[in-house]
Amino acid sequence: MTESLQIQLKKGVLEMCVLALLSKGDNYAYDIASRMAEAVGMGEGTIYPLMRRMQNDGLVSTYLQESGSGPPRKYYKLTKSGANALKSQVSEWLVFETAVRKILGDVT
Amino acid sequence: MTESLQIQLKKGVLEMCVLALLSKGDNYAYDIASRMAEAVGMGEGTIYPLMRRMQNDGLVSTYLQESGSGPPRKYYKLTKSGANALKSQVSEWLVFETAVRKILGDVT
DNA sequence: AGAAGTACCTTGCACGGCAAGGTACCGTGT
DNA sequence: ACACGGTACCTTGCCGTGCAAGGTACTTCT
Repeated sequence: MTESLQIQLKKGVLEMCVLALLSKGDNYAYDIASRMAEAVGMGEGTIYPLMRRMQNDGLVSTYLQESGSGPPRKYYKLTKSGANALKSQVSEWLVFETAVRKILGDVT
Repeated sequence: MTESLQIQLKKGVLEMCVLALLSKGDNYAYDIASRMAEAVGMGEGTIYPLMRRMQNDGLVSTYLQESGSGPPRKYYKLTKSGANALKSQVSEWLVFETAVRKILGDVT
């Protein structure tokens, strides 16, 4: 039960969020970074290593597409295994969130 | 608004939880570690550096107390500034949690 | 005496987020 | 024609932190 996934949650939140965004439609790193920057204050320098890692892990695949406003965009698309990862990470997150809330208790 | 605190949240969760535990009564590291290990899978090796950091930051103070079952226990006690830190970290956490939930959206 | 449990702490590793810097392409203004 | 600002890509180097593993010391139980 005390899987390493559980332990990795703190690091895994960003990955999970990116997976969640991609589950709603293909997207490219720069736009993902902008959304995440607004939402949770993620820096742009974070996204590219993250995306590469996810690609290496087989969670996403990529394709290029012209944009007409700058260099061609590299779109990322969820793979099946990415979708599975999303599902399991979300449930891990919920467990974690619950545990934290329990610890916080009436402090909140 | 995009304070570094926001960014630090992922690292700050453990600290916040420890502060929350201490807000319910003084405690010693070994016991805190046990509770946290059960709750969120924290390792024992994590707690001691963390407690020292918190002490350096003035969030906690310490006193020794004999235990009759092993070496004397080093109890930690929340300082005023620790209580303030707890309050602000909890509100940061709630913001973060909300942001994540928003991103997850109907994926959940 | 030895083992097991409590409680303290340190060291070395690995990973990931960040700031800063760098490249290249495009449209608009002068 | 040229410079500028925006879009979009990516890399490098640093630092913090969580972890596993190892180490010390005291007490109780067998």
